[in-house]
Amino acid sequence: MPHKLDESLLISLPPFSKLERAQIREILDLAAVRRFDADQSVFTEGDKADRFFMLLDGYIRVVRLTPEGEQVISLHIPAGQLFGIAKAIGREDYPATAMTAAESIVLSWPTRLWEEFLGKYDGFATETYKTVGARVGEMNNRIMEMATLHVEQRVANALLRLINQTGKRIDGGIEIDFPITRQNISEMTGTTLHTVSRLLSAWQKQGIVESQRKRVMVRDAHRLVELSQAGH
Amino acid sequence: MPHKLDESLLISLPPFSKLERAQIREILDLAAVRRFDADQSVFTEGDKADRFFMLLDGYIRVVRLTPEGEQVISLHIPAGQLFGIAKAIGREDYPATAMTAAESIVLSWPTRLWEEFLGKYDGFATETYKTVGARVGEMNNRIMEMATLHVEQRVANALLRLINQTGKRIDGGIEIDFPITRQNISEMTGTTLHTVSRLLSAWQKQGIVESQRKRVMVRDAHRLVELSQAGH
DNA sequence: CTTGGACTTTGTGCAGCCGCAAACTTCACG
DNA sequence: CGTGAAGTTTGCGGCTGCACAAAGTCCAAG
Repeated sequence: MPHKLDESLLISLPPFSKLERAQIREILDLAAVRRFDADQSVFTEGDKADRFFMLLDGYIRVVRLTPEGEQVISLHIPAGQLFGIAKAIGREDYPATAMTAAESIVLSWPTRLWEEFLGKYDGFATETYKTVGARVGEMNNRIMEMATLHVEQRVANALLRLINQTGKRIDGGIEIDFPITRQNISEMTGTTLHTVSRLLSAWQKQGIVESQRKRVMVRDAHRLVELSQAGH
Repeated sequence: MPHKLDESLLISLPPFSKLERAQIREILDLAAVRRFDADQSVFTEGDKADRFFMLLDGYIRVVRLTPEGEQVISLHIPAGQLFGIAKAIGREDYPATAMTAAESIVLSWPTRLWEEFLGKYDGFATETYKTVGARVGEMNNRIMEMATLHVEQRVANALLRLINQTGKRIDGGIEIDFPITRQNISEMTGTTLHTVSRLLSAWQKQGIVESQRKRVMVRDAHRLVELSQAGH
């Protein structure tokens, strides 16, 4: 049994922000807490959706596998958001796999509580549907990007999205604060790790980014924005 | 004021299938009916979502516009489905534009009735969230496709999806039963109309498809399936 | 310190797809 | 029946991004 969790963990997060302390206490008492190392799977595509989740700390990568075994990263989820909410889109199973991108702390509740939360807690329904809406929007943007932009622009966009979502300011720029490989970036942009490697090398020479193994830092976000829009 | 609509129009459609005749009467009496010619916009991206819709007959194309003015088709909606249900994903405005792909008949209700329908009509909530889930699934598949498949495979897939959704058996094969241009297909697959034209020509020579202006018919769906999967 | 595995870099050649352009066909409309 | 607009076909050249391959670098574990 884990330690008792403090109410302040949830009170500032949108799906719970309108609730009383006592209600948050109830919710926390029903939650299971679990810590994951990086690169563990939280749930797997096709599994029966028997729980839903809240990411307290860390990062989640939502991935799908093609029939040929290639991975496609469809989404990154930052701390403070619900995920695995299959019930919100009328599904009985998880439509994708959730992996931790870094060490993470995850709360979860049995799915049977979903309806209860929706009915009982003010603002929970609205906020979770907003989350769904935001994700739909992101997916839509991904589709547009892949349909109309070139590889270089897509990679630039992916980096910009990552530093917006999860960027950490450091001395000479902004760093993506979880481990990310060229392979990962290629899975986000629908290209090969080779091409990503070449692009990052080229950008590094121009002083736009700086990267080591599993680390990427953006020195000149402005230039990157230009690259991401450049008329083909 | 339009004619009175018959209850049988809705009774077999999922979101309403669990309702009494009298309830369907209520719903119909609140609805506005409208006929659209092909290629009319029903609502536009960014507009305040003041109504939600049910497509009684015809086809809807959901499109988005890039900053450069290129269109991307993100979804086709067949008759019998709700659309423009921004509220279901917590949005106040429409995230995309809906165009008619063929002559269509559309019911609509003011958005303020959305909450009422959800609460009052059994099964309405569940079914609409399933619709959302199905659309999310489709979008996800699109992303996977664009990330991993080649143009030829994507076009094959797009045709297969179209004949599955909207195929009409005719003498020597299955025909897409609304007008569709190479341009449209290119907007669905993220390529150019030239490439689509070339592919269709090649397939026509092999007897896989047959197409005229704004019409496509698939003669040999099996071969198309092979093409859509062929390990590059 | 050594070894193996994971990750990254770089090079080379090829082809798939796009851009551009021009001609052709079909259809709607007057 | 003529005219124009919309949709389609086709050719050609070029470049981007992929496949394949090999070697280099970093890191963890023994």
